[in-house]
Amino acid sequence: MFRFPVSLGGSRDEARHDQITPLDEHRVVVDEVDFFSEKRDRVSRENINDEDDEANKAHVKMENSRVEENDRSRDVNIGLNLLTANTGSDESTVDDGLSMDMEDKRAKIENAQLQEELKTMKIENQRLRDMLSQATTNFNVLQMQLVAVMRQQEQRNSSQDHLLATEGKAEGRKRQELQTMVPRQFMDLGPSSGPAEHGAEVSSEERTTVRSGSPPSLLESSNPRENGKRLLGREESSEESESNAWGNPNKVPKHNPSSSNSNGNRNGNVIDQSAAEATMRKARVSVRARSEAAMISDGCQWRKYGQKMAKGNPCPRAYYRCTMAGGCPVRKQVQRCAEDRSILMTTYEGNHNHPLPPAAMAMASTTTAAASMLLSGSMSSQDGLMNPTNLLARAILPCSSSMATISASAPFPTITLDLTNSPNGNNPNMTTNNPLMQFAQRPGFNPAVLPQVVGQAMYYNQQQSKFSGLQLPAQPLQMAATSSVAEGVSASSAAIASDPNFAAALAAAITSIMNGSSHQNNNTNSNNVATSNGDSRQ
DNA sequence: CGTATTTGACCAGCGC
DNA sequence: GCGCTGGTCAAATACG
Repeated sequence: MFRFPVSLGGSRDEARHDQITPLDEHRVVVDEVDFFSEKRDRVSRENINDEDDEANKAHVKMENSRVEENDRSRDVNIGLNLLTANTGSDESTVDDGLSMDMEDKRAKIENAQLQEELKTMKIENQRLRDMLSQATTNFNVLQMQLVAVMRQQEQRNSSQDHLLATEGKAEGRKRQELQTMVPRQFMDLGPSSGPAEHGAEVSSEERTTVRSGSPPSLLESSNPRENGKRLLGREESSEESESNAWGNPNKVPKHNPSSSNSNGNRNGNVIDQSAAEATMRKARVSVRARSEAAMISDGCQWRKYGQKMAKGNPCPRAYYRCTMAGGCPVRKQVQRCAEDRSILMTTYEGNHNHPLPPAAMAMASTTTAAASMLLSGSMSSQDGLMNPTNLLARAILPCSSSMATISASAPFPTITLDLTNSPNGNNPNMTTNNPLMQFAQRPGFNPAVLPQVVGQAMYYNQQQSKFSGLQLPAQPLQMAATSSVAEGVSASSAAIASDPNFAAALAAAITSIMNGSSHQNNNTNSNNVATSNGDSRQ
């Protein structure tokens, strides 16, 4: 379990060893963008040195051989075929020392070679994608194992608190409930999920009692707001039968039988799921990022369906609906910050009911996890968010209070990921001590990268959501905002994966989380997550 | 002409 | 009950 960083890198290396030599151990090659950047570099190098045609020829040949022999000892070769081809053609035109026949002949040969190389690269690209997903899966498994161990520890603590409760201390009893409830939220992976087997130790009756007895404010306060037939609308009424109906919690109980049956959950979880589902549905994930663009690119397609002037903000608020699939209930609001108009506030709500492109998935994992974290906190109480046993909370905690703000107040529980703060932020000590922030503060760091890091760190919860019987589609479901420069998520993932220290930074972040769990750091509780009771209506 | 955006109208919740 | 506000709809408009 604690070998996660090693395992992550190991799995990647293991998957690549058939084609990559150990020399690349310190290089992160999985990312496609990284590949392009290297290619660009090499192209410019070649342009500079293209005086020697023979040398260039040899270079092309060598690259081909690298592809065929999978020899990466000199460079990372992932698919710069087109650029390489361009380079080759440029060389041919530049070189005036050869006859036209020779040039044509050579060009044809090179063309054929490059086409073959292109094929190879495509295959290799696909393979790298598979490896990336495999690494993610391994990460999820490891993190679930971590949660399992943490939960065991928490149950020990819970039993101690339970003794206090039996002594008639109502306060201790309440704390016991919170501590059993919060980790359970993460461990409720369903009956067949191995690491979650510990969840069976808690009776389903207790679970139902705890969850149904959770503060109704989050659920009931939002229900009346969203019971309108309009919210669901004609186009969304059909989707509610197959997935989550956006904004109609009143119909949640109707989903439960199918959801519990389809997921094989016991009857005792019905109320759990309805509550969790309703809360999840209403949970909002807000991302603050600096951007001059009207809307940040997050890999999904959006259609603007409304614009309103919000009170207290001279900037209009735009309403977008996901158009990647008909009836997708996901919507987002985009608004500039009144105080600093360079800051773009993007709020996501709902779950996608369709597969997402890889770029969107990367960001979706972030908001899904954040929403799940919110869900776990809302299922307990405001205090639950501060509970050190909340792994997801601590997954965000390392980002410092300046980056993660949770508002569990009615009508919608909202978590805000603030990507706007610089190293000169409110908590310089904290941020600089945080490996995640250290990574975020690296020169050239793209703010869009951060949610991906966090998203990966919390990705397991997305799996948990699927396992726990929430009516979530088989694909990662939520959206997220990115970047101050409105770059695509693919660019973000490229940037982060191209960083040789990415694995180390991620490992450090996870290690930080794990250490925090074992030390029960109270400071992080008070410092890193800021809860607010402010009006979430903007 | 199909699609996306704009924008005024409408509705529901909430506070006074 | 009334007004304010947030959120959505849908006709009008713009755009490719």
